[in-house]
Amino acid sequence: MSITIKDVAKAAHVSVATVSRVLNNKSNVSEDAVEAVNQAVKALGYSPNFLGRDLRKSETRRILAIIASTEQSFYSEVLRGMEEAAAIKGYDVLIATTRDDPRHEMHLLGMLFSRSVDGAVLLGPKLSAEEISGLAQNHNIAMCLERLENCNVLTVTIDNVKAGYDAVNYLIGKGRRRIGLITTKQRSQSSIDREKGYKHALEDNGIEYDENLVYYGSYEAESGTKGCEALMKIENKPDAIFAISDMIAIGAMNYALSAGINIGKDVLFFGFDDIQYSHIFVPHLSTVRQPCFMQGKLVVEKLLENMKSDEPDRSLYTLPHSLILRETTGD
Amino acid sequence: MSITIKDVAKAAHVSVATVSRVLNNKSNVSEDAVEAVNQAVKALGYSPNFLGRDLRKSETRRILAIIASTEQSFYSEVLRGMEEAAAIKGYDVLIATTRDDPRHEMHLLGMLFSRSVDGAVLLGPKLSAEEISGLAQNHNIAMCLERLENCNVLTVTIDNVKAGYDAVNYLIGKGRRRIGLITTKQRSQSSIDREKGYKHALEDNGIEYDENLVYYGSYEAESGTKGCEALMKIENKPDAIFAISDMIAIGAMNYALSAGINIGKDVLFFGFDDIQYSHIFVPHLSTVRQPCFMQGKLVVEKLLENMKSDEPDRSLYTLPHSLILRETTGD
DNA sequence: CTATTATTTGTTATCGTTTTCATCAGAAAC
DNA sequence: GTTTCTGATGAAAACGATAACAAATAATAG
Repeated sequence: MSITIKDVAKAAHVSVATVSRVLNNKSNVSEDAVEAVNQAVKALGYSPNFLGRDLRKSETRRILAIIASTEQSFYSEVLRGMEEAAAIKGYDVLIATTRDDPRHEMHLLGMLFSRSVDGAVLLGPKLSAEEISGLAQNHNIAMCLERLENCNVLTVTIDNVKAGYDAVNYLIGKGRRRIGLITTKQRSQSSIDREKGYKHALEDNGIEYDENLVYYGSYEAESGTKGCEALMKIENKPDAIFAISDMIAIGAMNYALSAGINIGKDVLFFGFDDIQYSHIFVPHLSTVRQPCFMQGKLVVEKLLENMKSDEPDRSLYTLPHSLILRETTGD
Repeated sequence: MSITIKDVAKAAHVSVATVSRVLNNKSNVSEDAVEAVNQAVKALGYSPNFLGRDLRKSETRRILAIIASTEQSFYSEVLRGMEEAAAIKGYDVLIATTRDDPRHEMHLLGMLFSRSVDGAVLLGPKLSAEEISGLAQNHNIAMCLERLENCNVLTVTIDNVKAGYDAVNYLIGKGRRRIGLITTKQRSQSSIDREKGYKHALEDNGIEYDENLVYYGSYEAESGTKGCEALMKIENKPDAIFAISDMIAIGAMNYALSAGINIGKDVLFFGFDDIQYSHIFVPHLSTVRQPCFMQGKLVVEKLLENMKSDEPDRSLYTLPHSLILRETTGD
């Protein structure tokens, strides 16, 4: 049916071994043979069947990035970092989406178990810490952007507690005492950590925690809008709002704008992620930026190292974040 | 090293053939055997090596979606459609990014040539029509969202000429005669087609085309801002602006807002794509919505059909778009 | 009770590569 | 002129699964 290495061998009047050698540019092969094989390859339009190759070598030089969906444009930079690190070592990065379904996430990990890829990076996993811990014992798995409590897996992320702390602390430094928090009901570790940072910052500044100032919604912008409305209708209104994502913050600001609130003066806003829109949307949003590219790059570097080693590194790497100050904090 | 079907066979006291049969739940196998094999599989933690299986079956049941980058959140729905259609037939969808580099796009297509995937869908290819046409002769390739002139490939897209026409025609229906166009220097077929629609609409309504009303920029929002500024500074200002993407439109509106222009009254705005932000950003943007999910679904359905058939369908399928009317056109 | 069919099994070839090993020619060494 | 080394080659054995075929057993028919 389709052209195989045998056909090339026949056409070039050499053995399949020689063809293989030429294709993998090994040293021990004569000029003539190289010439003949290359000619035959071109003439026949041959391209090697990687299933055969990969089976024999038992490696695919591919790694799989598992994400919830491509919707969060925010993953884009992380993936670029992953691709860069991979390319340097001659690996490709494939992406697959879980659609927020842990069973489908497991199905995708099947590509790893069945050796269709050499390693996998989970960006915001839906599986439990136990499950992932277990799987990571025997397979090349890493996590990025999200850490999981009690999960013995190579992880690259930022310190979300500190990031939340820094953002809220900055608002306090601006003289604010009534700081609202808009977060999500669905608990990812990062949202938990950011909330923790929020509380610590209040504590360290002698501000009492007020549960009325916390709104639990979803990741949608609309949820931010609702959250802001709710917070603005309580007795002792907030004078600043920290949202655990830019999307939520932008939604929140939409309410504020429609309610005639002077953003950056009456109420300060702080977001998280520094998505593209956060510097397009007016007023420009102050936010926490995480080193997306670097996280992606590092996690793949470490993962590839692990694949060579028989003493896999299961550490947690924490990269530094930074505060981006714009109009919504009056900067 | 790792556990193979032989180990399972030994543990279950059956032959490898029986194990294979159980794994693929074939009919001709006894209860006892099924039981024994399943037990052995669980006990050993076996998972089959798909490289072996795929090699033998010469199919992977995977298709590759090749996109420029995951940045355009806009692809997300298309991919969901692709995944749905694929899942129905027992296929997985993998995603890979070209980083706008035609050579890398070719490298990724290598996964198809080397039989690591069974088919590929190009979403906004960087390769030329000739190249793709050639490759599509011998391989399962399809295109989605973008068509290519003189390209003999299965394609699913919308009628971008008509879409541009409809948008501009709507603006004209609102009494506008000076309609600006903000498009891109880098010519994708869709942008060419949308511009063509713009011109046809003017023509059909007896409005003379004025090249001063057309701004050529990039896909960035900032480019829209610049474009709007430029258009607003010409002698005979536009009373409406059609941008070939929502991102550009939002950028353009940013200028209009800062210049104190009354959007939806002084100047109408029309975008394209209906990205998530277009109904978050205030004022809400009127835009052209394309059936992303359906396009993704259809292209995979047709591609999978082609894979079975030896008379591949290389048609161009055009799905209907719709106008979403919001505040920026005074609706 | 034998003949026939149906069901369940195992043996073995096969998918397309890479790689080990043996061979063989030619060059270098003595 | 024999021996030793080198470099280039091919034959054949992997890699881990499936499938074609054959064989064995169980079930049914006569």
